[in-house]
Amino acid sequence: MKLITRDTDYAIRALMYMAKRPERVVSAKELVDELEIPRAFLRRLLQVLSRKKILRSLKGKGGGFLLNRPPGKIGVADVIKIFQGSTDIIDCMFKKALCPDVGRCPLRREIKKIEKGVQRGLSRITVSLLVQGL
Amino acid sequence: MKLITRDTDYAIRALMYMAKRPERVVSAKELVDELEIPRAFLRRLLQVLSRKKILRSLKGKGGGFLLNRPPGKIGVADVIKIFQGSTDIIDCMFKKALCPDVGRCPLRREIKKIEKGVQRGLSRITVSLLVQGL
DNA sequence: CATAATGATACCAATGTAGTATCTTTTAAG
DNA sequence: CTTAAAAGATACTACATTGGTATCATTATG
Repeated sequence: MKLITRDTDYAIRALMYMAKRPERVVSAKELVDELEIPRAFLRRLLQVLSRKKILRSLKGKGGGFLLNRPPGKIGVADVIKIFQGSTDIIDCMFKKALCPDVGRCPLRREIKKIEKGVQRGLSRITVSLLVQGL
Repeated sequence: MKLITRDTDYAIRALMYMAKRPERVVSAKELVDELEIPRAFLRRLLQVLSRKKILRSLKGKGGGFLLNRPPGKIGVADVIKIFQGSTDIIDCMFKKALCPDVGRCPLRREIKKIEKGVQRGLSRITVSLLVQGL
């Protein structure tokens, strides 16, 4: 079971790095050097973050990336959703006769409770919390 | 993110079925018919549960499976561990320079808290809880 | 105009998930 | 004592996801 994938993990570290240097344009190259993430991989992640408006990008020489919102408004959950689709933890696998009403599937009911806890936990983690311990 | 896979889900449903019929020998065929799980798939799951001592098996005509412990002592976490390896939610992906001390990796620290919550939640779910709402 | 940057895409390999198929061994019942 | 119904063992396939690479086009700065 994997709460966060490597995409998410790398992306968050890149965001943390940028959060520590506000207003500075940070290039992919700098991030690759500092964070030791494979170049091509990180480039793709940055492009995605940029398309999703987490980052702003500046093309051309001297270009790079900037956080597009304050780090306190960038949640780990946002990043997970971008790279992993959702923060849900379960889908019902019995569509038909056995589960006429998902609300009454006892296994699903219990797991939904756990899912709520996970989502509550995730919602508290922002990039600024990670960099400042705030 | 998938808290439980189909193996686990199917296996738990089979265990629930058996828990409702204590002391009765239940054959794979009966489970296939009642639970509408693909035959070959369920057969493999039952064999694994049997090897792992969750079930007892009786070979030969009239044979089948029985719970090997009271359903209150069979946890969903046990089944997850069997089919998915562990109930952990994260591994650190930065082994080297960046994480000299995992205890100080802020992302990991936060996620560990969430993991604890998940594991606490899972530890409360047993097969008997699922069948009786007990 | 050269160069350093991002944007867009397409691709590949390894792994995990879901499911199938086949043959062997055991045992109860006729 | 034979047969048939069961489990045991094991090998295989198809597909999706994950982790990662490579290439070419576009844009901006000096």
